Amino acid sequence: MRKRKSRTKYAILGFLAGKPRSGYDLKKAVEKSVGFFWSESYGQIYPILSRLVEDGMAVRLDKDKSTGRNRQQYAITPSGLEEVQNWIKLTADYQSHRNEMLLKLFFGNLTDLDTSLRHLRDYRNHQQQLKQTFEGFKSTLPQSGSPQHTQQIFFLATLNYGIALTEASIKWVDDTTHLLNGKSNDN
Amino acid sequence: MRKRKSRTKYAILGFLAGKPRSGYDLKKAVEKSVGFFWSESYGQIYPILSRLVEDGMAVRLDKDKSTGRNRQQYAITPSGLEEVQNWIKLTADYQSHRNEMLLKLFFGNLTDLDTSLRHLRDYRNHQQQLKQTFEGFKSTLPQSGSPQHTQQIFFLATLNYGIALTEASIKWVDDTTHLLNGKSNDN
DNA sequence: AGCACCATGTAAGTGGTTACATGATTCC
DNA sequence: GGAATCATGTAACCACTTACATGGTGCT
Repeated sequence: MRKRKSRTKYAILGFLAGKPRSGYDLKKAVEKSVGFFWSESYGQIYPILSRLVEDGMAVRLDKDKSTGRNRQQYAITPSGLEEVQNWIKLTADYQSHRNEMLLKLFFGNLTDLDTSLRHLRDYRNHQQQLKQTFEGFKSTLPQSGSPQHTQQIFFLATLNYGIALTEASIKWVDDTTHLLNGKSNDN
Repeated sequence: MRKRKSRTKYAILGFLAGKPRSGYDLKKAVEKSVGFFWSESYGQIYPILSRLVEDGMAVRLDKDKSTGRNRQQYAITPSGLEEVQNWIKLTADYQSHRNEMLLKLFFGNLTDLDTSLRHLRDYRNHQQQLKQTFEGFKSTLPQSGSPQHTQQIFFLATLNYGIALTEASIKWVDDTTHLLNGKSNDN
């Protein structure tokens, strides 16, 4: 008995629970909302949408003739909704992620100091840019107390995660730069 | 022209650069040092070790007869060392990682508040445990100024990363728990 | 004797990306 | 007319994990 660990199915169902969408919409929606901690490719989305229909968890909607575009919308079914909800209640697994930058830094004794410092600098720039993206998103969110508040609060929570972690990364880069430069700060 | 993105090869070479090791040793060494941000499986290690020998980047050492154990040690060659060093100098790529916990939190409107709060609690416990592991490692490191200092400083840097990020995660959990409970803290 | 661990290796499977094919629509 | 984007789909590939097979060694 081998358990499937693909969470693409649940990501799709979760987005369909919001409103009916096409495969193309799903990809865009993932990118624009959870893009910084999740991604999906068409190579996964389209086959899985078909499988969801087979399994009765989604249905194909009639094509909208008002637009000439050849798009196929999918809607979630009660059985599909139940499936995501059950998945959400299961404890998430915390798989550790590979971090190539850290590996290169770890091998710092195989290279010159400038290279390690450059990796830190590049990483800092990247984190800084990410942080600004999150803050940009956050500034577009409606104020607390507004009608959409309950739906948006979870988005806000994930944005806060992004901001908190990028800030910590930036601080770590600065500390580590000093550490490598020999300016000990009693760390 | 398709470029290979396997970094297992470089991880192996990086460890062999320290000292000759067997496939078994490599797995253990990875787990015990960079285990929290890197992993390798035997299914990768053994075939790649053979390939490295074919490519002249590693050599098989004569078996040590002093121990009866049937182990094959591998040593890096100058060409192998050059290969890792070149790789280290290349800019790391920052692929975004999937975070299942955040996805479940993002879909919080599909479940009850208690489930979301439980995810936060579980995540906090996990991060707390990780943090303690890093701190444990850190406490075994020799003091700065000691002979091994230059080799260990990069290990220290990665441990500091682990500590900084877990601390930030824990703080975020606490803030987010308050946020979801409606105790706004002007976030 | 029996168990835990050392040690190597491989086949099959998994989850996912990439590259490509195809064609319609919108906008300049 | 032509570029950008919308839109769907699939075949090939990729990096990696899991499960399994096999046998040696050290210790009690």
